[in-house]
Amino acid sequence: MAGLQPPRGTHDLIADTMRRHRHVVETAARVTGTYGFEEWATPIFEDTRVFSRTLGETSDVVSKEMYTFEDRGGESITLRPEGTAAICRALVTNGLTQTLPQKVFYQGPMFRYERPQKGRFRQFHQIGAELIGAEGPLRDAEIIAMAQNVLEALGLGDDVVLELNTLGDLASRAAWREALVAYFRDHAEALSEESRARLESNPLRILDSKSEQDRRLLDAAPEFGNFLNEDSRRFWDELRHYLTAFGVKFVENPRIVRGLDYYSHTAFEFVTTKLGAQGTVLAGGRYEGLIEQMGGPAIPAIGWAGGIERLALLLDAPPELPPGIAVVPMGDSALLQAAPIVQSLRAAGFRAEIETRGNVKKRMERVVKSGASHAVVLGDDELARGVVQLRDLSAREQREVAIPELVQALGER
RNA sequence: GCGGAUGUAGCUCAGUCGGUAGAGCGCCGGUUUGUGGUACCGGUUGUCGCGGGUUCGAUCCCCGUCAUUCGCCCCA
Repeated sequence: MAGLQPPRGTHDLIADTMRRHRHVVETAARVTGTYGFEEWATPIFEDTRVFSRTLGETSDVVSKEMYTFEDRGGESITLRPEGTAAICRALVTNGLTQTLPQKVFYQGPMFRYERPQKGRFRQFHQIGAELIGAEGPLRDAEIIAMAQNVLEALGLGDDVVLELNTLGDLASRAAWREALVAYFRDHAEALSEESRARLESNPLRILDSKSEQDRRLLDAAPEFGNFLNEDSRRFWDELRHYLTAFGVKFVENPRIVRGLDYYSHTAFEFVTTKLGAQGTVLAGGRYEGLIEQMGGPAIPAIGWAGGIERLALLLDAPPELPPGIAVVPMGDSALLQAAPIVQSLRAAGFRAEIETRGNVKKRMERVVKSGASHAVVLGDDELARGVVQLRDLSAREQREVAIPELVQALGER
């Protein structure tokens, strides 16, 4: 089996890595629970149309990053590249469009065929939340506050900054887009090669360009603020007021543009400078047409997703395991006696293990290294008298305890 | 998909101006199978990422490939 490796961009989650991962998930589930959210799990693969229709044919995710294959029945199947579209599909499939709002938390693997880097993988994991049936900007602000709470609960409140933008409604954005394309067309020779290609596929992306020459053009480009219609402007103003009411600090960043087509109005990212080029740790926005595209009614929604690997990388120390109890039998007859003793400890809810290898000194060394809080030492003398030595490993104190009283004695510590 | 760097024991790394490898840590055992992480003694570990080429001979040079990593694109 030598030489076998996990596929490129995938990784095993083991021991403290898994503990970090689970800590992120459990924290997010707990915090979103305080907002009334409940976890859903949808399949990790879906009919390809769930994604291709909704994310935008020209988005990078759809055009070059999807794991798509034909199954044995000839259906086109795609490993989910993100969670929102699948949650909306599930909402419609399960007839939940009549019982709104739905407050959904989800977590699990996502798949994108990308070049891996630190904090970027082909199979990665996300936590996410969707509030489906979000009547107005109050809800957007609340859901962003919830994201902020999750990050704070993970101890990352000081590591991230919330960047906020509005994409306006469809009419505003269409008008602006038209003006923008016209402007860039006039200056096409001055654009970078990449941005010239984006002019056709995804012109809003040019705003995000890191190229010097593009930046110079951007100063004189049509500003979105001038294209916001009255409804969009009001939404944007109210959003910012509500965010302040929820105690959320933010920085306005007009260059935040979502890569996926379904967003409108609110767009936001929590970013960090600690992960190199992968600075976005959690991001989301409002979407108003997606559920209709899935065959349901037009229902506005707001949601976000966070990268578990990226969040886990930012945690300073992995959460620790609770200390256990080590049962250390000495001699063969003690080994037999150790079985019912260790079982009684487990039945009482303790993490308990039998340590049998090596001489007594080695056993004790291993027990201490394992992080156990107590050792239960069983020798022939004691067993003959129905007692064990209960040793508190941090206090280095030992006392004799009758076997039936062991669980109670440990409970007292 | 594009460009750069890296790849030697479980981990961190050294090394050979080309003669098939080493140190620390870890791990295992011992120092009277009845007691503690720091002591002492001993031991273990490698297709030197993989494939091919040059060479009497390659871990070292060349090519390819895979993986990791940094940046671009894009994104969580």
